[in-house]
Amino acid sequence: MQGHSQPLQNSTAIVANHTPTQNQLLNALSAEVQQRLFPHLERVEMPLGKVLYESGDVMRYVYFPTDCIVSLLYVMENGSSAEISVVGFDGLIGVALFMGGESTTSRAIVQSAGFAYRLLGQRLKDEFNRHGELLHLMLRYSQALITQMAQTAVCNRHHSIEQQLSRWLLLSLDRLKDNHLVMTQELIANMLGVRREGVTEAAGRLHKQGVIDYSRGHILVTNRAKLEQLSCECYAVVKAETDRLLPIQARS
Amino acid sequence: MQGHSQPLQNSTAIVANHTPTQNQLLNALSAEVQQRLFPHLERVEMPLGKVLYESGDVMRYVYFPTDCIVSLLYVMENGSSAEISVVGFDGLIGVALFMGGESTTSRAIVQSAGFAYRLLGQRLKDEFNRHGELLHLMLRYSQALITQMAQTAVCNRHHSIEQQLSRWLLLSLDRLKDNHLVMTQELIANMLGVRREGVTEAAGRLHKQGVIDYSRGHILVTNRAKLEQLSCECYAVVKAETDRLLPIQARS
DNA sequence: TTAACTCTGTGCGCTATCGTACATAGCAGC
DNA sequence: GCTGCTATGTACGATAGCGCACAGAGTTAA
Repeated sequence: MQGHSQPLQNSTAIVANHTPTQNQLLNALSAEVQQRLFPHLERVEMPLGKVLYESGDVMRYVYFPTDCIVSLLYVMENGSSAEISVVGFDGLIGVALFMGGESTTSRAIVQSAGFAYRLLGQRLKDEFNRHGELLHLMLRYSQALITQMAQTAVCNRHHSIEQQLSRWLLLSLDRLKDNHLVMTQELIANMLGVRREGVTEAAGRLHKQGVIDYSRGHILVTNRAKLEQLSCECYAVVKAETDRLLPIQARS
Repeated sequence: MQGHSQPLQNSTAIVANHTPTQNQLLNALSAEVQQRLFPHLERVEMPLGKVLYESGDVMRYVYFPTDCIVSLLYVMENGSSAEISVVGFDGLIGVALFMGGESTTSRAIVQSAGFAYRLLGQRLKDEFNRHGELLHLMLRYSQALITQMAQTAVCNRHHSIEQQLSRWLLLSLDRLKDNHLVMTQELIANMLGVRREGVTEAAGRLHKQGVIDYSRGHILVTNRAKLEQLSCECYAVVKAETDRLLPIQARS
């Protein structure tokens, strides 16, 4: 294989007629909205490896790629990582801006060099902020849900069944009134996407460590603090982000 | 462990003063919006195992749980599954309704029995539909992104490195102009959250099967059709859903 | 040309998880 | 109390992926 010394040089031919409509989302807008929005777009270069934002950063811009690819990457505490999503000319980077969360728990990094148009986040928000309270609440919740999904993906990749079971128990507990769950190991296995036997073993270990009691479809968490220790970071990340996005009064 | 013969019986004590505000999202709304919305809410029982919607179903209602838990579950072609997300009194089921997609690729199933309030989807949409075209486009894109994340989670759980590499190559290819990627195996490994050696081995197998050529940071896909065969269902699912949600003209 | 560096290939022992099979234990209904 | 069903426990070989170590191949710079 040869002849790829300058793989992106063909893009120079395209530069001449670069236009925002090379991004599918921008292209899908009506002429009216395009006329209102396009004057505020700024064409920017997207070199390989450029970080658009880090986990927790408040975003200033949304980016509409034309011929680059950007990865949404989750980086764990120990440094290992997993890609959550890929964005190209078909999408945009920065949904958190109009979702209302302002930041996310992932990093956005350019995976294939090229160009994009960026738009000051405030412009986009201005476009939305006329709208109702209900909408904004729903959007913020959606972002929390997205965070949970992203973390599930990471957890599936990197953590042991015991850690995932701990995370799962905590997530369920947070949505119940007491420390008692009605749930068979078989069903938990379906949820986690693992064998039932794997759950049996992990539950046995949690029991030996004095964290849970259980019997035929009933699970009682007896030491929640320790369960949180045994869980991976995923639980805490999701909880913190959910609390940030939806700072509602404490659970009753 | 005993004394759990009727685990949910304590909820009977709560039934007396059931109110929509037991759901955090509904509770977070202003009195004004609550007054407009609450008359349309209908309290419904959520028995264990009840399926609120299947993958692809058009949703009629959004559900606001008060004391039940609902799992968003992705079911694969071979029947195995993985939970994508959990929803309780902190959230709602049916974001696709206001996202604009009407349906999702996951199943919603009651994991812990209880109650919820439901709202006819059209009511919610009426509340949103006054708003702009840009908003709706952004929301639909967000749903496509959510689909991709959910599928990443499933893929991480169930599929081999070779399948995931195939999926990843296809996702990248769709966002480029030719069949040529500039990407080291090391970086791909970071993206997939696996060892670099694992990528080397999988890439070697793809090469032996005549699907790709590669050399030091360059990958050329020579047989895309076969690559799609070798990929897991995840690629096709994401592509189909993205095309459904954002039916924009074919890539140039 | 040589040196330094980066990327890729390969081997090896280790571990978690899988697939399968079967044994036991708790609960429900007759 | 017996029967049958469902949930849980356990064992065992197979395997995918890991961590590590190092070799070779390609690329860049001196």
